[in-house]
Amino acid sequence: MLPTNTAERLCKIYGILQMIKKDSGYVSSKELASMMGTTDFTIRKDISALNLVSFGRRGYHIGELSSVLGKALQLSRPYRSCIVGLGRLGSALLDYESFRGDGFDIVAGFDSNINKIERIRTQIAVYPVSELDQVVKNKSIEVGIIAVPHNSAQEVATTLVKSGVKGILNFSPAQIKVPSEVVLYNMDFTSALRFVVSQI
Amino acid sequence: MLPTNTAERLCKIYGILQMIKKDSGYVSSKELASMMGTTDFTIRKDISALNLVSFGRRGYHIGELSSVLGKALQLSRPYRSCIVGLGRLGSALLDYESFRGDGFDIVAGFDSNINKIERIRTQIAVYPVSELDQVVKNKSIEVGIIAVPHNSAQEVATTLVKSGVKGILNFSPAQIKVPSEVVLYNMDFTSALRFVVSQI
DNA sequence: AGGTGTGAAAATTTTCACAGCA
DNA sequence: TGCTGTGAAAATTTTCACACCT
Repeated sequence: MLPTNTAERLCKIYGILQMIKKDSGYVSSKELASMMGTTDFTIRKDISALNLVSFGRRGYHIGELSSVLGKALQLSRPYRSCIVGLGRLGSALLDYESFRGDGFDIVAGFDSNINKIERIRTQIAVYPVSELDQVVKNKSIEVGIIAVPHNSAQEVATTLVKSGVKGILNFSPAQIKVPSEVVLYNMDFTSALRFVVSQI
Repeated sequence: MLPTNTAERLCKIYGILQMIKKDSGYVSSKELASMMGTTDFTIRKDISALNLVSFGRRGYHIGELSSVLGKALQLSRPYRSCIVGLGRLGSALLDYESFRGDGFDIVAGFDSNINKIERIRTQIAVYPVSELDQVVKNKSIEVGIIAVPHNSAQEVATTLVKSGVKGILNFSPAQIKVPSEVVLYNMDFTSALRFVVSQI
């Protein structure tokens, strides 16, 4: 499997390719590097992990690179996802434009507050969190996005895992634990802000 | 300066310490490791970078470790911050509980839409983005949080830097560029979600 | 000329084993 | 005994130089 850092950078590259797809058909490692704040040889090394055929003096063909990357990162099909916790952050995510049409099918939202569920205006089906288990199974949801307060995050994660979710994106500041076969990625805003300050 | 990974982990540790401060006075490297999903020697190595005096057989004294970490990471004083872009995400961040009382002073919000500014109900002062430069200078804001759409992110970043901000937390999917002396940390939700899927 | 691919060197990060301390 | 601190080994990641392609 790809090294973690390489996979992370390739995801970024993939995102950039989607954005510049309309532009001219080729992009060089140097251009990508400057967009991402790395060096050209890092980009080449990362991409070389994909066993791509060489392209000569014009750089990478955007369409081809994009499709190879999509395959390598398993991004070529949409993933069925759900958001748990429809507070301010959760409902912002529910309608987050970038998820839409970007290979992520947000097919359900959950909240513990029944009143909130009735009030929410969105295209996406919303359920009480008590039905989490059942809906995840029925809809074959593969990815869970956690946006609940930190004191219920672990419980939600456990339920998601039990119901068959294979990946979790955790927006709560809680340090949740999942079995090693489940992929977990933390987006802890406070830690991130602390990191910024610590590097100043 | 601390290695990047170490600094990131120390920020996490600091966050955990804040959470468990009420509990018993000591915590071991093993306990921290299990909460963070690393190993005990990684924790010890990280902490040893801080030149702490040894504590013997009970582990680290939470209060003392917390204070040493606070100093090392420069988290012992509040940082004046602002949020640019008060869409769904931005306004969620504006009232994000965890920032409050956690060493971050969100002192201003900005949006380009005057109507939105008038509608927003918050304790924090909000301004049209045209006053960004001026307000950042007047209030000596040190950290900027970007939550605008990706097509205006670079412009906002440039203004923030010109106005004297030293660190930026970027929530937009744009790959923005800043001078090397300015700290930039990207929280790109779509990249994160892609990364989760790629590791499944 | 202007780009990629890659083996080898350098640098960094993680892991380990164990001395030392209360 | 139960934990930390740390030098040294191992593993990984980044950097570099340059062959090679069109």
